[in-house]
Amino acid sequence: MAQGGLNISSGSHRPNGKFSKDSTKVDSFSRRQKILQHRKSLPIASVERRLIEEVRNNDILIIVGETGSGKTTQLPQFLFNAGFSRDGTIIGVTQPRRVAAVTVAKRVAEECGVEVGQKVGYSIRFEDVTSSSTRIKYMTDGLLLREALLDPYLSRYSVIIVDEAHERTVHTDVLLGLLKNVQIARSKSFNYHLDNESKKAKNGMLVEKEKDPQSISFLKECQGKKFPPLKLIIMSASLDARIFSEYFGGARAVHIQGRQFPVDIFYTYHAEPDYLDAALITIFQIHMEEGPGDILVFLTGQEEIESVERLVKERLQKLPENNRKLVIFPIFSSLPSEQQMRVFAPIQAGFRKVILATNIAETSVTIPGIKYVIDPGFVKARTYDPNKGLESLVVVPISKAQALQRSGRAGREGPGKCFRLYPEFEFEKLEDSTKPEIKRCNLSNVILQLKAMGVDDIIGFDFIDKPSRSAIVKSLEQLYLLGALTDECKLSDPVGCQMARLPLDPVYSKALVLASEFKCLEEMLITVAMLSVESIFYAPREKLEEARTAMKCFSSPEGDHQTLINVYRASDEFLEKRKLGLGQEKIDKILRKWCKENFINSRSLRHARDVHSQIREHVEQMGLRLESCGDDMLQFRRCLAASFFLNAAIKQHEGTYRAFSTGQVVQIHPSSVLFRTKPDCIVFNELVQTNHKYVRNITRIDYLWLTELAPQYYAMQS
DNA sequence: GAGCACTGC
Repeated sequence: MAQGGLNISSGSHRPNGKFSKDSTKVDSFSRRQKILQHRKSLPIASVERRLIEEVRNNDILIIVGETGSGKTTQLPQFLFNAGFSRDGTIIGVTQPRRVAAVTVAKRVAEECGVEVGQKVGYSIRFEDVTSSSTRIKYMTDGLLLREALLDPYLSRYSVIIVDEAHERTVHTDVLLGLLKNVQIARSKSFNYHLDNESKKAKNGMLVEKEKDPQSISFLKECQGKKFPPLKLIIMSASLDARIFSEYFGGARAVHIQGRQFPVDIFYTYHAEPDYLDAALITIFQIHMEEGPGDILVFLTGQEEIESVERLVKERLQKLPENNRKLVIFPIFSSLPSEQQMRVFAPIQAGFRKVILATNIAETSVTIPGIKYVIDPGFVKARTYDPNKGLESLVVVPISKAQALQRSGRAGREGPGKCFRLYPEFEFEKLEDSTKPEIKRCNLSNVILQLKAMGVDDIIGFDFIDKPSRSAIVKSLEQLYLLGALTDECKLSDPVGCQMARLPLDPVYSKALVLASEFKCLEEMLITVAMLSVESIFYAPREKLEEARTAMKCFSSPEGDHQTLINVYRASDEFLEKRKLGLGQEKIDKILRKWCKENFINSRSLRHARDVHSQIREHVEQMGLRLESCGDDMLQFRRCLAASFFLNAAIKQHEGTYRAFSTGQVVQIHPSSVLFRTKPDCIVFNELVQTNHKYVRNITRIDYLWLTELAPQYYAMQS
């Protein structure tokens, strides 16, 4: 867990007092001493030499590092000191999450006694803190994938460390497949040159003998260029090293001890019919009977969290005054960050925190002070049905690995206890690990990226876990219908190439390409930026009415797309009037205030603005015309219809809709501005199954536009 | 009448 890096810093706490010049010096000296001491005390420190030897002797190494081993912060420094980044090459370390990349890089820069961005830097979307002198670079795995589009051999890197590989995000899985190929190609290019200098005749053999078609395509380009071999290190926190080792042809795996306090696990005797009630009882049992220490409860979503919060508060009122020293903190991703941060603030002495969390607290956020974990054993997970294009959010049992991860949250600072609200035999029945994301998501983007990197045979691509054939075929079909692929299933030029360059869902990339023809690129740019982020509107339960009124100011009778544009433009207008002469921090501050007044999630809007400026640069570079359709909303809606024709639906009796492409019966999501209007024909962006099949982000269109604008699809249908 | 978690040159 990269949070090893996060937690390390809590060990060397710096008092917030004032220092005179001298004491600052002393402080920084003693701080450096402390860092050194800390580094030496990490479990990984004692095996530095051995690890370096292993890396020298093996081009691929699997490292199983338990929580708290220090692998994420220390190994790159060991490699640097051992000379692995000679000749200006870089040691790259990938992380699945932005926060981890940033915090670990900052920590390592401090340990090295340098400014972050110099020898040690990080690069994440929207934020590149590296320079020509950067030798240890932390980054998100998705970002390295994007880099591979420009530099398929990742030629600047001498070592790439893939951290948290056990999480098996789509990005990690695709990256592993790619790195496997890059490594083969680079070592061959190297050997090719060696061979070439002695015996020139040999080079043809290498190509012919190679079985892996991807490597052949890489190798072809590789000829004439010489790359030093690439060292690959896969780091995983779980014990499934076997999977990675087998994938990399029996690669060597080493194990590094962690430093984690023991956590006692308790199970219930019987299955609990109502886990919320069981959680409630357990909270109070711990509160009344156990020693000091905060409680972390894993729940599946906002609704559960809010209802447990209410129940705890009610029950608390029935307790005697001196037993009421319990403070509740909800935390989930869509909660505004100010409210998320509350969980970290110290509370009055003698009080106990109860943190009600979604699985945001499993890996993304590390909350200090947790001694007790309550784990009902469920998670709300997204699954994807490629045939129906249907996403579902369903509550499912967690995996053993997840249960382990959750209980580990109690042992960060001292011995802890974990209460699993199910019997032990139920635990035994759980899956070992969570299904890799690549087996349960829409593959269109992955395929587009691979095609752009010259991987044409997707079904034959060497994934660590192959997605189902039907999922691949379905996505290929979608890309073909969007015009990104030719009849021969190759990336089309220019449309497919343009789409691959944009860091967006392929459907949104296509919408931009079309919008430049429809002369409404300005509007579409705002739309796809807003659609690419989490929900823009924020409606807390207690202020639902106010939030609704606020939303009305922006809402458009045409639909949600125009509504999102209205929000974006309103925020822009508000800023334009005030931002003159203000620094970025002040601008952020007044924008947050505006968001709060208008019940807008400021994190989402901020994100959308970042996406907007990034994509604008891309489309300008691509030479697309950034025009506005002005008041001609008809033009814009026609463009939406042309772009999202695969997601069109027509009204049936009783206000339900039938999706053209799959025939599914769907309903308009209650958050849509068209929820009450129920127009005859719509296009939508998302189809999600919760209690019903809901479509979200909707615009009303004319049915006839579909046959006119997407005849390749609708001529056959009608 | 309702939103798990991440992420992108």
